[in-house]
Amino acid sequence: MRRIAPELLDTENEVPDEKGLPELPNLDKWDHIVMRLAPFPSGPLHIGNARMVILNDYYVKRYNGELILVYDDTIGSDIKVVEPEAYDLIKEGLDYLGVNVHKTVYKSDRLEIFYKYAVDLIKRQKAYVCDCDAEIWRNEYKIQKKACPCRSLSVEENLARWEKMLDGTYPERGAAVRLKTGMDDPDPAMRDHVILRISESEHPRVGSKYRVWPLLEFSWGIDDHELGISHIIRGKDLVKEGKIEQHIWDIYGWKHPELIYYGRLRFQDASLSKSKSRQEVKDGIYTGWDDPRTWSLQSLAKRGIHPDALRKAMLDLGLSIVDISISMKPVYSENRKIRDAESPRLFLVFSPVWLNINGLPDDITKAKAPVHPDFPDRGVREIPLERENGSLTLGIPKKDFESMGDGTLFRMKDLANFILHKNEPYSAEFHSKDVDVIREKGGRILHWVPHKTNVEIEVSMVDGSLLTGLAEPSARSLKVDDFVQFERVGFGRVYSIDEKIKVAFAHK
RNA sequence: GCCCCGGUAGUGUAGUCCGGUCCAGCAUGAGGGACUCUCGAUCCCUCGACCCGGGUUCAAAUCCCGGCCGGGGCACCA
Repeated sequence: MRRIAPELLDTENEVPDEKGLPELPNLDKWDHIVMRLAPFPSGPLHIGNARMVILNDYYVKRYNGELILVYDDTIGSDIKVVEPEAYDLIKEGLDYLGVNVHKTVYKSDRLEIFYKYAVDLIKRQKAYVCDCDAEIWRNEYKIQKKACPCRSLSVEENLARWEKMLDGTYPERGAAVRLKTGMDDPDPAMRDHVILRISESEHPRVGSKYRVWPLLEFSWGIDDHELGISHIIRGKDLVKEGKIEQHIWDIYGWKHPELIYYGRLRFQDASLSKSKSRQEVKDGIYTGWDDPRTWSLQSLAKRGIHPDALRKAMLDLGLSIVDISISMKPVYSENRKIRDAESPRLFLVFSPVWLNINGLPDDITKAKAPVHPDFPDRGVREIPLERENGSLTLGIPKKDFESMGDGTLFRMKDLANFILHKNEPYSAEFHSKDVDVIREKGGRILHWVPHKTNVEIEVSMVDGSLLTGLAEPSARSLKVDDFVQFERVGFGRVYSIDEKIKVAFAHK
């Protein structure tokens, strides 16, 4: 073999790994790869969060590691509120994406751990309880790089204050624990950050059991170690938090998990706002958390966006820390690649213009169109041409009707060629049967729908609007979850069939 | 004001760490064509980029300096 055709061996050797993404750093430092997904449960995962999820899941699978789902459900703030239903919605999104979670952890179950470390840090004089007013602290101390009086308090006094935080002596905002990262740090963002504070808000899972809650940088400084996380892939909005985490790891001499940041994702053709979505869902303006305008994973699933299409598109973005502005088009392109072959074709006409058909030979009683043009063996759809009171009426899209002049030759696909007559009542005069005529003379080929036997279909568009279209009779055999292509219109998924067939539009 | 990060075709990405094989690869997009009874799919062609200026070097997208531009942080949010 090597002697006869060595070039074959060579190409074989060069093909192997098409891994688009780089290796994770410092793999040799870790016995096994442990990563985590840390969503804040304020709503379902949307397409913007998909990057975080897919990246982590990808690497865990690549290295046969472990993936921990950590609901980052600390108390949040007035604007960032834990939404009870979000826990399940998030899980649902992960299932859709095919993410395999090995363990699930709730931050809100771990307060005692954080308390233990808080006390320890106070005892080590690495943290202190500060009762300064936040604004005063910022202006008088942080900006001036000066230590506030609380910073030099004794361990005993700090511990006493800590107890007062826990027992309710201090009101909300009355005191907070600060980590001594250094008041002289050149970066103002790094000066003695608050790591625990008081909140009396009710928590959906643990109620009012706790009134002192950790901040993200502290809870993760502890938990990334406690949970044995080896690699952290997160948005670059968290780099400051990463630095504070490292500070904590150094206090305890813990091994540093590898930190990898990716840039912010903006969508050119979608505006993402979880808080706006929540409002609109609550107000009933959106149909629910699967409304296309939420861009939730649920909404993509409803539209028949295959998870692999999303996954591919997200992985193609790589791991760059640069902020990027992307389009949904690559996702749609991938989805088409995956689903085109399976999608049966149908005619669907929005706002039809009805034409009286004249001169069609009587022996033409039905049209036959392929279920899928690339797979003739899947058979044909039959569209019966039933006369009403002796005359036949067919509908064509208004858009096409309006853009064609009187006397235009056109073809109704899989039926015949006609001359358009635009004087009322609108009609079409049979011209010829053969498609080659159109090919020779030019003229557009339209989809169309019969007046008598059509099927009403409600299509929910990406912008939230609902359009009613009329489809050919074979639409009656559609089932929920079918992904179809309406010729010249676009792809969509049947999501419900009751009195109406309902389709969520996916893309062109 | 102070800190940090980054700038490759319209968009996204590979290459940048360890300078040459990069007159820069890929995807998507756009334009054109072939084929197809869809505005889908498939096939072919074309368009189009290393932020700027210096420096180092035989050689720089890759290293150094300066500038410009962009993003982010400076919350008792995540």
